[in-house]
Amino acid sequence: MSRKFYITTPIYYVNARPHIGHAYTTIACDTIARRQRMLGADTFFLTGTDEHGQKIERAAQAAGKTPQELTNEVSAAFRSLWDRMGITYDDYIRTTEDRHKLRVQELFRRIRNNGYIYKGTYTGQYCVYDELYVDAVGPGADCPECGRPTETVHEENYFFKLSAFEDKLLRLYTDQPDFIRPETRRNEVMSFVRSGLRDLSISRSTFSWGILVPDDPKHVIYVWLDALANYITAIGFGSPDQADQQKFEKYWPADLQMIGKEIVRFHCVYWPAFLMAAGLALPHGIMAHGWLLFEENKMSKSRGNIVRAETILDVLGADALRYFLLREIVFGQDGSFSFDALVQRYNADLANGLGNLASRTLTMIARYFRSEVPYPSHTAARRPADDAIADLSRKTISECHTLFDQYQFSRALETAWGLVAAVDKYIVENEPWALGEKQDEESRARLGTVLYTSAEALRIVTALAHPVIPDSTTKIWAQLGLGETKKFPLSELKWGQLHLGTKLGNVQAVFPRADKTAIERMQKMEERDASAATEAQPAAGSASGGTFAAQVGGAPATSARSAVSSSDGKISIDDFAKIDLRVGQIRVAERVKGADKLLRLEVDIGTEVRQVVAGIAETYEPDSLIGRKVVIVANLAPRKLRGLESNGMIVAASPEGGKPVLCSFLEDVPMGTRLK
RNA sequence: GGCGGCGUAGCUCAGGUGGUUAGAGCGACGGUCUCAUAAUCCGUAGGUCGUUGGUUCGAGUCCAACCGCCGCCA
Repeated sequence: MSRKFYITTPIYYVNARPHIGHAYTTIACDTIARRQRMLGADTFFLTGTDEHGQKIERAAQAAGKTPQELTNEVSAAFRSLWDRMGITYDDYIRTTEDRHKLRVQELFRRIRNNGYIYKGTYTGQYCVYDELYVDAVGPGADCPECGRPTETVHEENYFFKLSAFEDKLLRLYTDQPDFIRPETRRNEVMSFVRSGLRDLSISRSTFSWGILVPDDPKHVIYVWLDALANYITAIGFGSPDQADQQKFEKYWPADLQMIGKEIVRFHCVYWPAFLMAAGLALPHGIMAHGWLLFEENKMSKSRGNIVRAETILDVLGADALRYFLLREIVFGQDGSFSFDALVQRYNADLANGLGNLASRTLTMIARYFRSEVPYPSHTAARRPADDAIADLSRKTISECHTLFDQYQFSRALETAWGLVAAVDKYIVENEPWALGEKQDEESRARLGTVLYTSAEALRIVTALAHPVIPDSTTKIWAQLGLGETKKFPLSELKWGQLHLGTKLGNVQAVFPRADKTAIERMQKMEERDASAATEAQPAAGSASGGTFAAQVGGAPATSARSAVSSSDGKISIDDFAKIDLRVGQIRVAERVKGADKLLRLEVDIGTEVRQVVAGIAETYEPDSLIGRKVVIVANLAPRKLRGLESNGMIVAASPEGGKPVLCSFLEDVPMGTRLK
């Protein structure tokens, strides 16, 4: 019996189409799963979609679809992206599948029978967006989480006795320090639990798009209980079928559950409590990664700065995206994505680095040894430099294993690429092309040794990198004349396994250099997609997700989305005339609750008074702004920020990394004056 | 407000339990080879290690305060 390894991604909520943020999580898990398989583990890799809840119900209604139609579409979009990216998931669970629904009900029964569920009444505010009861605020208040209006509800609900698990959870975090990683997330969770746990409402009766509570069909089960349960329902928990039960016995508990940092509480507090209440084993570890930011800002649909994975796949391929995300970002921390950095990494590390090393090494073996791996001399023609490469290879193998085991992808890759650099240097110093000119025996032996050493190091880097860049490493292995990379037993990787006389395959560039147009092409594709999306669904805001950020006046982030009229970036006078810039006077200014950077302003532009939400709270005190004359973009489409409609945008200078400064006039100008 | 974290070269980051001239990669600049994907290789770039105090023979590395950024507080 081989060791098993069960790994899960979060199941993605179908309120948004997949983007590279989702891809990031999935790629990390796929890399881990591929590596575990190479290490010989009986690996099970689960992903899927989370499809219930009021938010989906309403989004479907707005789109004139049934919830099932909507979720079918979006779930399929996720699945086809994973397929296109070659994600090696073993099962794809959807929470609207019967197998899931029945087993969630079984879980509910189990917890209820164990005495951890009771019926009670809840009166208070509810945030539909977050699917959350917000106790801290009164009627009419906005959600402290997302700033959207809350609704007052009176509900008879089922409650989960979360309060009973306070001590057990704290003991868990203490006894098993690796249960939550990285440590900063663990600290947060511990302080949260220490501050006391209240019982959790785990049913809803105000909407119906969910799983019915067993024996009480007026209620549906809380979406988080529903969603979290996927990790066990997918592998057979609660199924009457014998084979399913065996599967569950075999794979549960999960070895690693990967999540994003925004859902830490659900996975590190509620989830283990649910499992304890049901008498089930707990996962070995939960790892929370950071957010993928787009040029400094959180990527989210409402900000209009989403980058689709497809764009990158089309231009550079899946391996480029995989390598970039895992090499560039310190796993666990937030990371920044930009097309610039992507192409930079691709060219430097993949094209110039690994790709070029493969190319030069293999080409020379083809030329000087008729495509057969030469014999490395152990005698007269051997030099210390050859052994140095062998030693470094051994060291690289062991360090890479350690770092990958700790999910330190960026450092693991950095280490592996250190070997690439060393071999490049070794080749230059030993000048195989010069040796190839000579026919004497000594030179011949030397040449064989140098090329063997290079090819063998190349093989080792390729094997180590395979879980990260599976497509290209498979090609390189084929060119090296080796078998299936993914079946190579990684734990047995060592120096000297490349056999004398191995016949090379056809040598071909694996990572063609990306030229300057690559960035442009990707940006154009994103723009086209953005405008298509806008036309298709003008009211996309309703169910959009994510954190609103401070933008002066709430304009969409400057990003790949900003439209450019002509190819050289210049606009005509007519284009400029479309922008209605006017002088206005601030009448009212106040802070927006729950937002550090936003002010709500009422601006008099002569003909009317506009409400504008502006991200200038860091620079200006509200009172200091009253009566001040400012420039406003008067014909900007209205946009909601923190639940407040913003009608226009205040013009400000926004220095890179600095705080915005309002545009103003030295002379007095009447309100309503147009700028042109 | 409470708790926690971060602030090191243009950029992204390393720098266990304090100890020689503070490191790497990328970018930039200059040079080199020619097997290779105008790739490789070599050299250069001198950053008050957020600020100010303190502990110490000696502090990015410990302590305090402050400034800035961020996360969690259902």
